[in-house]
Amino acid sequence: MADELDLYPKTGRFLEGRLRDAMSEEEKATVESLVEETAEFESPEVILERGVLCNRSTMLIEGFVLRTINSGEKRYVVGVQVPGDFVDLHAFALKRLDHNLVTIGKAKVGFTTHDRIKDVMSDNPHLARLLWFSTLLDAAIHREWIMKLEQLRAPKRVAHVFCEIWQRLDFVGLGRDGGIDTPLIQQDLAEMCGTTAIHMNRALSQLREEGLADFRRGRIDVPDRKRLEKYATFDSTYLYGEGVLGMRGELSLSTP
Amino acid sequence: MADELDLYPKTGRFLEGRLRDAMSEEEKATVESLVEETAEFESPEVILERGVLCNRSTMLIEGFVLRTINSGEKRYVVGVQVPGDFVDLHAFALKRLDHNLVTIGKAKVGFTTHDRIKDVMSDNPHLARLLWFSTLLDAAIHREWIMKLEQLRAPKRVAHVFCEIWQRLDFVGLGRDGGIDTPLIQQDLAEMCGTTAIHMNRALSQLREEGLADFRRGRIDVPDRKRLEKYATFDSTYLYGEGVLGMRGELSLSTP
DNA sequence: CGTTCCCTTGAGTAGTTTCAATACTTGTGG
DNA sequence: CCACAAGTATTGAAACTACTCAAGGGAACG
Repeated sequence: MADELDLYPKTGRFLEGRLRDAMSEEEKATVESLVEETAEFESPEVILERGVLCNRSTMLIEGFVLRTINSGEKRYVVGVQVPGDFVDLHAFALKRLDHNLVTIGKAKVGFTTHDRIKDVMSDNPHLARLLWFSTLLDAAIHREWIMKLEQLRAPKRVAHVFCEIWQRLDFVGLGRDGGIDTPLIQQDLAEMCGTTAIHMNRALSQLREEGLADFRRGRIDVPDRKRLEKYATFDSTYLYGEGVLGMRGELSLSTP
Repeated sequence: MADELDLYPKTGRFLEGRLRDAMSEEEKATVESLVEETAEFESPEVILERGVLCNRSTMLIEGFVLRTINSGEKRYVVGVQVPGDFVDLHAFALKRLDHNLVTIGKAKVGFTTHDRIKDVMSDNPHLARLLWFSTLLDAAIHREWIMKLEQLRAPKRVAHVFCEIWQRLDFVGLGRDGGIDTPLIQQDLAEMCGTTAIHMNRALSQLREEGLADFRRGRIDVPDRKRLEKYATFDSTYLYGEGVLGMRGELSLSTP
């Protein structure tokens, strides 16, 4: 993992833990070369706004990004992205997004033009398929969010969010024993779970009282991960991690 | 529209109202040729089950299909598809789906092998991009569902579902004045909106009392469409209809 | 003409929102 | 170093929304 970041400092986390092994070194180099310019953000800033025409896409290198939609004075979070995510690759085909991309906390991103992606589409169908795959991962996560919003109440919803982010950070080597560190605040969690910040606070208190998870200003400590996952009915298959759905055998070209 | 179905009986509705105009006649013919075998279903049947390895994709020709996820004895609906939708095109890149595809009512579908799609990926980058686009439409719809689950209560949720399905049926020429006809039952609507069937029934009663929409065994009558859309805070831009986000000018190759 | 599926209604309980008020934390300037 | 401000987190009480359990009504199909 450290090797990947040495070799590919800007895109070394892309699809790590998922289908990165299906990429040849040449393809990894191609992806790395796609990202020309980088930018760093402090505190909440809008990377890309809903409806704005756009001809480049963004690789998240460090930090967190939220997908948000505003409606009637309020903001709703419809997705969260972690390092290694090609956060608006779908803008290549959509041209204008239906949602906003906003950073929270410090973040570092890289940009690539759609012209360069277009070249990849023409020259390397295998890599094109992997790029497509990465956008479909987001869709799979969206579906799980829908399901969990339908199924769970606030305490389990936020517990599920914790489990998902932890697993995704694990994929890219950013996990930590006993929990995770995020730039999230309770208001963000509320907007992800479709509740008010006040109710989210009570939900978090409940998780704390029951010894499931302790959220304190972005730092999430979990005494017993398995227990939290069971509580949240978290099943990671929808994240298409290596081996989970037999993905590795399907698209893999080379073994590490 | 009728012309499209005469020329392309199995895929004439694909991307109709969205980017179908961006396809050349040759590309439309290519898509039509992708679908070799067709099948018809009566009443609820599973087209594709979560986790099952699969090497073909499904075009919905007639009828409705639900995307469902089962968890703890219950079923949750995370998406609905209408004629013209390439319902599991994403299985081409994912290989196994994270959800089930089930028909409701009568449905007719066409199948295409992933080998054939692979050829398109290599031979026609422009068409590949349109196929990609169509899977991203689903993701955009997922995001709107998340947002509406977070934002709205049961009566407005189901009103929003009505508005969306109506708009999507309009795209493919299946709208009707004063409402729509679907094979949906109240239980399905409940599973889409994350409520119980009993509560959905009360929500529907409320819409009926307020003269917003009258749901009766799949038939939905709406006295005033604009009023319903306003009530549900329905904004169709996320469906990427022609012209709405200036799509037509962006990817279009020919004008009709 | 009865079974089955679908829809409807009532009453009590649990979960969530709103409004209002109070603390804690962090960073900034005096 | 302290005081203050801004952002973040916490608590209480009343009103609303949704769920569960239980029972009954209606339409379609054989």
